[in-house]
This record gives sequence, C-alpha cells and structure tokens, in this order.
Amino acid sequence: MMQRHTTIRDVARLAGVSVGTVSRVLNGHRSVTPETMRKVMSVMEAHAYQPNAVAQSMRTRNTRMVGFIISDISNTLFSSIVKAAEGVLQEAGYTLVLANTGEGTVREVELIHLLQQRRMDGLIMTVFQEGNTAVQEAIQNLRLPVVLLDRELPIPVDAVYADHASGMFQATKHLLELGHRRIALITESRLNRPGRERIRGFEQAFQSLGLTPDPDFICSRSLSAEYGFRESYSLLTGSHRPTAIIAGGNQILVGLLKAVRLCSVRIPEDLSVISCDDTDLTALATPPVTVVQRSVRDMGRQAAALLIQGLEEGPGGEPRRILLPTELLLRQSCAPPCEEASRE
Amino acid sequence: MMQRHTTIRDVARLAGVSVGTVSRVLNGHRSVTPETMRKVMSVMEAHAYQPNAVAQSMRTRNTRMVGFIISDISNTLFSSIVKAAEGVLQEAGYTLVLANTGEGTVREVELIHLLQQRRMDGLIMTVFQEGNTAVQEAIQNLRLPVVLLDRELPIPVDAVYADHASGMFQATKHLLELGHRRIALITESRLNRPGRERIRGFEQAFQSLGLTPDPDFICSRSLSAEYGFRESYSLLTGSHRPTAIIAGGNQILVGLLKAVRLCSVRIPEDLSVISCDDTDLTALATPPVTVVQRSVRDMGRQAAALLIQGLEEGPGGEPRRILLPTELLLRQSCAPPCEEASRE
DNA sequence: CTGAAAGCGCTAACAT
DNA sequence: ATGTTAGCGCTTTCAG
Repeated sequence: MMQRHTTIRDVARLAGVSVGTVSRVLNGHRSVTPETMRKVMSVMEAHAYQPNAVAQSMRTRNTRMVGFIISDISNTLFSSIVKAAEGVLQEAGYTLVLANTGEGTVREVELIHLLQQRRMDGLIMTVFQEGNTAVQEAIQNLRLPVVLLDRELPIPVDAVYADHASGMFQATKHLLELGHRRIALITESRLNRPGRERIRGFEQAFQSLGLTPDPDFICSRSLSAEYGFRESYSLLTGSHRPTAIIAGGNQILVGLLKAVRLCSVRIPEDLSVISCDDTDLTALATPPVTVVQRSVRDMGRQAAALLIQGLEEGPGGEPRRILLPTELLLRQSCAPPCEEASRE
Repeated sequence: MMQRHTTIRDVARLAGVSVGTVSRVLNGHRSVTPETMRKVMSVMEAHAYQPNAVAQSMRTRNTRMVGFIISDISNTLFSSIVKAAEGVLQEAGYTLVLANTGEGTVREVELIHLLQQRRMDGLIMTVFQEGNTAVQEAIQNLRLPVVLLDRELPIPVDAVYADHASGMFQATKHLLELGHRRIALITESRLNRPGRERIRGFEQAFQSLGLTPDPDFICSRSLSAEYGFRESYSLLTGSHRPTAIIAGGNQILVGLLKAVRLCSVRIPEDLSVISCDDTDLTALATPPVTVVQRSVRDMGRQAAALLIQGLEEGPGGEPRRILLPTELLLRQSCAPPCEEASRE
C-alpha cells in the first residue's frame, strides 16, 4: 500500500555522492564538507525526501516508539496522563503507540506481545490486576524498559505512584473532625495499589482517633460508574445509612451522584461527599465537590521521563519508584452530620 | 537498545528447514506439510519466537499502523473517539499511533511528516484550521488514505461529519418556541466546519420563524473553556443580556457554567442553557443540561472503518463522506424566559 | 513442497 | 572527507 518513495540512493545519485555520504548528512555527522552537505540537502529538499523510519529502525534496532497500554483511554484521568506523557515523549523524539485493553487481562497479555513484535523501545502501562501472573511474566520477559502507572508488582520495574493513602487519610480525618462516624468508602479493588492504599489511609484516619471503620462501609470491588451507583444506592436506601461517602475515583463519583439524585438526598445537609481526582464535574457540581487531588499531568510527565531515562541508561540498575503527592481540596460538599442522622 | 531476539533463521536452523519455510508457516501458506508445520511451530513455541514486525514492514511495505493526529486527547470528546477508533482498528489488526498537536498548525505539519516517515498505512485526523494551506498541501502530498474528523477541505479526502447544523437548528428552535428571542451562541470559529454548521443551523432556526439573530450574540472564536467563560461572563454582565445561551462544545460549557456560578445566575429561571455533546457534566449538573447529542462512538468507529476500507481498496475512487446524526436531548436547563428579562 | 537467493532502505564499519 | 559494502530480519520469486 505504501507509495514508492524517494530513497537514500535516489538522493545519492542525484547529488552525485555515495549513499554513505547522504546517510552522514542525514545523521548530522561532522565529517562532511559544507559544500557536499549543501548539495545533498538541496536534493533532499527538492525531492521532499523523507527518510524511511522503518528501515532506520531495522538497522539501528530501535524504533523510537513507546507503547502505552491502558484500560480505558476515554476516562479523563487516563487521557490526561496520556496527553502529558505524549508531550514529553514527543519532545524527546519518541512517538506514542496507544493500545486500549478495555479491562481484559487476556487482551493485556496479547497487547504486550503485539507491541513487543512491533519492537517498541519501551512501555508505559497500568495493568488491570496486579495479581495476574501471566501479565507479570509477560512484563518480565519483555526485557524492555517498562514504567508502571500506579501499580505495584513483585518484579523489578520502574513505577510512578500517587500517594493515595495520604490523601485518603486527610479526607477521612476531615470528615471525622466534622463529626462523622458513619463514613463509607467506595473504591476499586484492594487487589490494585490505589484501592489498597485508599483503604489503608481510610483505616488509619479512624485509628488515629482510636476508632475503627465499619467494614460494611468499605466497598471495594470496581471503579466503574455502574458499581459506584449500585453501592451508593444500596448504602443510601439501607437501614444503616452513612452520613458521608467517599468516592475513590472519578467514575465512582458519577455513579454516586446519580444515586444521590435518585434518592433526593441533599449534599451536604443529608450527606457529605468527597471524591478522588479533580474534574470538570467535581468543580461544577452543585455543590462543588471536595476532592483528593493530584497532578495527573505530573504523573504522565514523570512516567515518560522515567521511561526515557531507562531508555538512555540501558538495562540494569535498581528499579526507580516515584511517589507523587495528593492533597485535600476543600469545597462545599462536606458539613457536620445532621443530628437526626447521627442519632439513628 | 533492543535485545537480541530469536530470528527466523534461528527457528529455521533449529527446525532443520529453510527460512523460506518458516516464513510460509508464519504467514499461513497452504503449501506446507502438516508435519513440517508442526515441527516449525514447536520450535517457535519453545523459543517464544516473536516475528520482528519492523522487518516485516520493511519487506512488505506496510506497517499496519494508523496515525491519529488530534489537538487535545484529554478532551473527553476526542478521547472517546480515539477509543472507539482504536477498538475497530485493533480488531482489524492495526495499531494506533497517537500524536497530540496541542493546537499548533506548525506542529501539525511536522507531525504529518513524522508519521509519514514512520510509514503509517493511513491517517485519521482533525486539522486545527481548515483554511491552512500548508496542512492541506501536506495531506495532499501524503498519498495515503486519510480520514478527516469533522473537517471539510477543498481536496479529495474521506471524512466523517456530524450534522451539527441540524442539531443546532433543533436546539435553537426549541428555545425560540419557549419564547426566547435573545439567544446567544458561543462556539468555535466558523473557519472550521463545526462552527460554521452550528451557526448555520442557529440562523436557519431564526429564519424559519421570520426572525434574525442578533449578530452580537454569535460568539465564535475558540472552543476553549477559557473563551467560553470570557464570553459568557461579558454576556451575563452586559447591559443587553441574553435569556438563553447555547454552548457549542463541552469545554465552552465548562466556561459558561463557571460564569453562571460567578454571576449567581439561576438556570433555567434566569437563563436557559443548551450544550453540545453529552458528558458526565451535562448529565449531572444542577439542573441537568439539555444537549445536542451525537454518538462519538460512531464517529470513531466510522472513521476507522472508512480508513480500513481505503486501506484495502487502494488509492483512487471518489472521496467518501459520512454524515452522522445529532439530536436534541431535553433535560431541565431550559424554561420560558422570565417576564422581567423579556421586557428589558 | 521446499530451498536458495535477492533485496526492502538504511547505517556503520572499513577502505581509500 | 567520501566511497564501498555487509548486513538488520523478513518475504518472495525462482528453481528444483
């Protein structure tokens, strides 16, 4: 399907030099006479010569392409990370190859292999389930620089983490200090780092006051909006209602707000709400939602920077781990629990 | 940086056959004895042989990679389109290469050339400004299947459009029928198809009732949230206030809602609002926002399908254009204008 | 049905 | 400083 393009030989012939010389011009070697250089360049210009990157990759054994494997690129969190990473990569001369897994572990392994066949120089990814050994193996056999996003695997691999525990600690503490005791947390599975860390921060906040959270109020099975809705709905309509709910993820918040609307619950009078990750929705909801925020831009940039570092330094060396801060951004979705609710 | 991988020669040697035979097995040629095949396959298996796609591309002159050039992947509209397109492409054995332009026309041309050097089989893109001749030239010289998203260029190229005019017509008509006359439209520049079409639908709705829209109420210079805020704010604080505002894009709505909040304007009592494209925000804002909706999923899928078709059929043939429907989704952000406002 | 060999476009020695 | 040449890993004639 490819057109017949001008090749380095065409340029060489037209400029009256050898292919080696053209190649040297192309790669900016110093040992080329200014005049020869000029001659070659003008031929390239005139024929709009585009070096064939595939052939270059074949020869140099690197593609300057980086694979990005992600579960759902349409999630604003991920797309923001991708954008930031792509910016850094582009700057460094790398091109980003995107693969969406759609939350399938099988697909994930397939895509790792696919990108390996396509000879990516490195990979940035966030595995679907940390515990999956097939994926772990695939990554380990890769022998490529890999950077994990918010995932902790028992293999030596670079990673960028967000400090979810600390953010969740602050969020929970905030609610406790407002007087809440019946606080629910809806977050993704503890089988992945973010879920685990959030629950840890949540429990620690209770413990710091000598309290213990109600285990029935910790819902951690998925990060989908659907799950957020289901859990919120059953919490809000159950007999033992929480006075505050923390949504551990932007999609969970979407489900939570749907349930809140359906149940005609008022925020913050009837229910205090805190979410994780700042989005258009949290900023513009009524009332604006207090969130545990972090810089997704930093996450993407750091991941890309880490990968590039790994690419340039070559294999070996201790795995690098970067922990990015989170902080509580107060808005208007939290208030002391109403007396009636507290008395229940 | 690449590891020394098992090659087709290794496999051939180990299986006691020639490289040609291994290649035939790899490509599923019928003319291979079942036994030879088995032998070769088992060696491949044993050594986890991964054919080098770069070498294959070099030889076959196609990469099975498709470039996707977009201005802002973090915009939920675009990331949803990318996701849908990627799904279809993956299904067909193509891999998506993503390039974010960040709204720079220079960068756009550079990226087109970059992806050309990397020998993409095809391109899906949405140019930043239709009028830019440098980009038009770059696309035309590409000699590759290209699919444009919501852009109309004076060159023969496939494209997928949304029927913005029709949706905007309905939206405007809806407001007019509620009694609004001072309706403002904030949308992107008419230099691009969506802006042009939206304004066309807007004007036609007025004309269908023998009316003419106030030209001061048509703001069309950008699709950023910042622009949406600025225009909304000056509309809402001006002496000649609109009773309804239509946001021509999800980011413009973000700006509009910020201005609404700042000005303490009530929706829909003081101001009716309609937006374009359904998002979490429009569904969960208070009140939920009436929108001109369309299937972004279809847009991505159709673009990918069109490209694949172009890839398989080869060059030549009339450019294909697909028009996707839009429709008005009524929610609670519109009401008749209040008397006081109407009298002004 | 299978092997041998040419060559895709480029880079990097090695010569000169 | 520049030319010559050997591959990179694969597919595809062309023979046999």
